[in-house]
Amino acid sequence: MSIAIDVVGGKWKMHLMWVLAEGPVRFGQIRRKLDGVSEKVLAENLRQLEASGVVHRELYAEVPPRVEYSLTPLGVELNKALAPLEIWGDQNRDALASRPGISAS
Amino acid sequence: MSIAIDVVGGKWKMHLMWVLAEGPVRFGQIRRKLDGVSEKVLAENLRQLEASGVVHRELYAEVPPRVEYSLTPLGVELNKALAPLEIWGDQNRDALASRPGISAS
DNA sequence: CAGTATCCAACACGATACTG
DNA sequence: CAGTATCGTGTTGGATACTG
Repeated sequence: MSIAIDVVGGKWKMHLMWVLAEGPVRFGQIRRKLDGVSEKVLAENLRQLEASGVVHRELYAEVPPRVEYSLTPLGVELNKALAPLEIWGDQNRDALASRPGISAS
Repeated sequence: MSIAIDVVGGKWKMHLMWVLAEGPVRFGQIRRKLDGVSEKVLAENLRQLEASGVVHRELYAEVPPRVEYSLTPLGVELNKALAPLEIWGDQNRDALASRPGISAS
């Protein structure tokens, strides 16, 4: 049943889904939005989301190279399903932030 | 924003939330419902959910010892927020199961 | 029954350097 | 710009044995 956790599990993928929800984004833009993520980890996570079918990667054969990431229709649906979780977290931010292992970022 | 992932992240916690949703459950019952989980990992995950305030642990001072786990009000709310994710996973089970790193269990 | 204790393997993450 | 390669580390999860 927790297929969704396989897709958006880990430290960054859920963040990533929200960044991508705003429209096509370039690699560098994502890096700047997700403060603290390394290039390696970002690339890995994007590849996994792509492999799961929720993210689309569009490569433009230009110089300098440009790559744009966006949500697939499946990704858009996933995002809608993620919204209540986001709201729950926000509403209980204060209660949760004091708990061990939870970062209020 | 992804506070919720801190709470239900990992391989088992989301499964656990669904098992607990059905009412008070004993440790052994949970083990049998979650096929393949070790005692150590189950205990760890339950402790973490308890520390996050979504699970309540009730110890009955009997012989043999009995412990019942249930959802707190916060846990019930979390479960509601989890439902759309569950539905999304079910609806796309077939498409996702063929993807690398996703188990269709 | 409901856990702990111990040990180990796999993986995710992070830092840095390098490349088409 | 958008990555890959390499290395090192910490955390998670799994197997097994033992305890109040």
